[in-house]
Amino acid sequence: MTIQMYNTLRRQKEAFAPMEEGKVSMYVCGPTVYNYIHIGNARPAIVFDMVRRYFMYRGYEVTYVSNFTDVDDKIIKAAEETGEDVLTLAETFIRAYHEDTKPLGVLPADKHPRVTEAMDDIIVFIERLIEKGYAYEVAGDVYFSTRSFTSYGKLSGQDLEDLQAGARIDVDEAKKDPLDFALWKQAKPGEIAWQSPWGEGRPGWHIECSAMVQKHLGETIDIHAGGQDLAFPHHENEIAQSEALTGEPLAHYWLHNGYITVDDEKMSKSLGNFILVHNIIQQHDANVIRYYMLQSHYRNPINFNDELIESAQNSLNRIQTLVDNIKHRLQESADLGSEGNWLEELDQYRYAFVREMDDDFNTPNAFTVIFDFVKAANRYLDEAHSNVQVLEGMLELLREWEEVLGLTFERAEEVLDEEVEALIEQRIQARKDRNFQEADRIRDDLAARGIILEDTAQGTRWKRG
RNA sequence: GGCGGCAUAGCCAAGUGGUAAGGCAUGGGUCUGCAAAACCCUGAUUCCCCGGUUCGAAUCCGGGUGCCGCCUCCA
Repeated sequence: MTIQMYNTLRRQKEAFAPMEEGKVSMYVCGPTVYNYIHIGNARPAIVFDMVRRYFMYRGYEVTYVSNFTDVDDKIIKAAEETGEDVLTLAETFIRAYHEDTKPLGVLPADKHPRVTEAMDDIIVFIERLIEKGYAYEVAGDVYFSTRSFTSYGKLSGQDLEDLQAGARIDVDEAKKDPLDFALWKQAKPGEIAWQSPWGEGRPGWHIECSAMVQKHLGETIDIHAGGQDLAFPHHENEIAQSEALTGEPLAHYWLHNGYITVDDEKMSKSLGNFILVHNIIQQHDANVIRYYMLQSHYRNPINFNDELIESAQNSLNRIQTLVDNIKHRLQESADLGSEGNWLEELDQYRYAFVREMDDDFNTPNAFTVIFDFVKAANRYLDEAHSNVQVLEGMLELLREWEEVLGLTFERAEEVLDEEVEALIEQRIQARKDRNFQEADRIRDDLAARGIILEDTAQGTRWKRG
């Protein structure tokens, strides 16, 4: 069994073959840190985290690198507006990125390189491109000579001549060809700048990734990923820079996630519909947001609104309730049931999950397997007796899936205060006495405090409502 | 103009040649003192439209319609 994945480079699903047996190197383009991340930034963070976790689950040793663009026009502009220092502002939002993505279940990358920490590498990279004749300097700016890289456009299927025809004419630039793009930009007076052979300036956007991939992962990596919009021009330009320099492929597999719309519209400042993760996780459980994103295939476009999140919450509840119910059964019931075929069946669900995930990380189908399992497990719980080994096997499987998907199925253990505890005891007694009026009164009282009681064959249990 | 994507039940969403998964919501039933949870039953004669290929198509081919993204350092 091999993992199949859709490779943008060849527009088809391909069997994954790592460069080094059992190892995966992955680079995911990270955010430009000039604001809190929005849900559109969260999607690649979440889906490629899932990809990473799945490789780990399948026994691969993954080296996962995701950068922060911490100096760029947008940050400079934002800093001007707030009067803050560029690097301070960037630092603020790098910290915010970690705070916002942690509840979403996104594991920290093995390395989070920053542009400002790779300046020497970037400069050397550019120097070598100039030496090899792929780049040229014009009055303090350095451009990549797009036409000198003959396979330009191979990732996005763009033809140089078509691009030429559609290209906007940049009046004020000194580029030799409209398709050339900046590797190094001369600083305007007063702007943050680094010293280089071409004077004071800062790197263009694309070169940072080429330089940081090489610095942290080497000339060629297994997987390079990012949002669909990055395929052109960002990734195309990365390929041109890196492959022009090394003559080796930058990455064997290119993965791109689909876009998110909000209420069926693109997020944009003019529409005022930017949804920041920072805010949304105050309103909804971050776990639900992640579940929502994984409920659709990572390459498909998805829409975002409150109704959809609510529906996702209900779906996730079903899985979480199963975990509650299994745990309750383990606590309250004696071990009288039989194993039946269950231990074998657990492996079948485990295998079915893997089979779906192997197919281009098909999380929607993986959830189908999970829900099939939920139904079967609930049927088992409906039986009068249960077997401890089976119940524990079920929990173990659910925990595996939690780990792979980065979701939380197991609700946090909570301790009730003594008063509530006492009321529950009183109600249990009232029911024994068949004083249902009193029992219902207590139940309503607790419900008003957000404690929902459920009477089962194995006794009364409670949950937050 | 060039490149690419999407269109499947009220909603979400798989399936890409063999006769429509799964989830949410709805309605009915079982269980329950009543609930809750759970289970059972319930829904697309049909997959945007029109042609074609095929024994057979949501799936392939041709044409059309609608929506969206990129070509503007926006994931």
